[in-house]
Amino acid sequence: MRSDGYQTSQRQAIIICLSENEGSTVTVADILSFLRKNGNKANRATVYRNLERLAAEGVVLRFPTSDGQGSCFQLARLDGPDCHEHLHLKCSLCGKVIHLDCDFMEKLEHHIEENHGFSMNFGNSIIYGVCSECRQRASLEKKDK
Amino acid sequence: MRSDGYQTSQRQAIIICLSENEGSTVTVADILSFLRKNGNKANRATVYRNLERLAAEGVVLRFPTSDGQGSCFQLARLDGPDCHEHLHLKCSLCGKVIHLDCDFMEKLEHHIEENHGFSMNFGNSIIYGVCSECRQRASLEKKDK
DNA sequence: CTAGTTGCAAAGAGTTTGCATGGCG
DNA sequence: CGCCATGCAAACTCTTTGCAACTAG
Repeated sequence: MRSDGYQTSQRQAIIICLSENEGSTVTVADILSFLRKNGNKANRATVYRNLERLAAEGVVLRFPTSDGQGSCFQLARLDGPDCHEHLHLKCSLCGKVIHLDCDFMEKLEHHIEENHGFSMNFGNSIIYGVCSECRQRASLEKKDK
Repeated sequence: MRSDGYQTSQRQAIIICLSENEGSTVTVADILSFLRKNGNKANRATVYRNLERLAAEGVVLRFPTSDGQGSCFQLARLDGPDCHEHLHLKCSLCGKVIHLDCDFMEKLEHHIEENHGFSMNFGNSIIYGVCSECRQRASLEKKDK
């Protein structure tokens, strides 16, 4: 196993925040407000440094936010399919992340390698869109008007 | 047809810059240095405002940069497959953009709709990775060491 | 003990905004 | 000549960095 460095309270709190948001991504601002709520007032720089380290270790995934002006983070799965080997879809409305870890994924990867000569980097690529729940909700709200 | 607003020299110069880089994406910094080289010293804010307008009109695509800390832009194709209806792959090394506008794309979109209940937003999603040329070059350079 | 980690403050990149001026149509 | 676009400067957001103080192992 790799050495994960010192075990500080700040680092633990950041990982707890990520764990409690497994299904979606969090921003640095999200983490900071979570920490403040829970009594651990880690410094902004500390959060950035830990996230950078965790991302380098492959423990967390780092994606661009949908507006392209910042990053959001998510704990990589520990069990089951490796998050570095499939694409992720994120709903722009509710924030939910869908792991594209089905058989089709292999076909996609293979197709893109063979026909387009391109090897994808899954760890930092994310596709934005809208999930079915939000689409339904959006169309209902439209009707309400 | 939609009204594209006034035809200013700044706007034209920005579009020329985008045209000359059809195969890849450019950042605001790229555009500014292009403009300076070509004698048109448009203001930073003007470039941002024009790009925002062009993106809203669907004339340009806006993607996050690979480090997730800024945006890069590309002219949407005028002929052939609509760029808002397929995915884009971008090589992190050479910057080349590959349009995923083959039959497989429809299968992908259909699969994701049916099996994952998700409708993708192609206009602002991009997958980073490495193209075959750069991969070969990288492995050659490794050998040289 | 001592090397890795944190906090603080300042700096740096990228982007937006308000307002007066300028120029397209 | 009216309205939209531009330039300028300031403000804002997100992120990084240098350095002294702290602390896990």
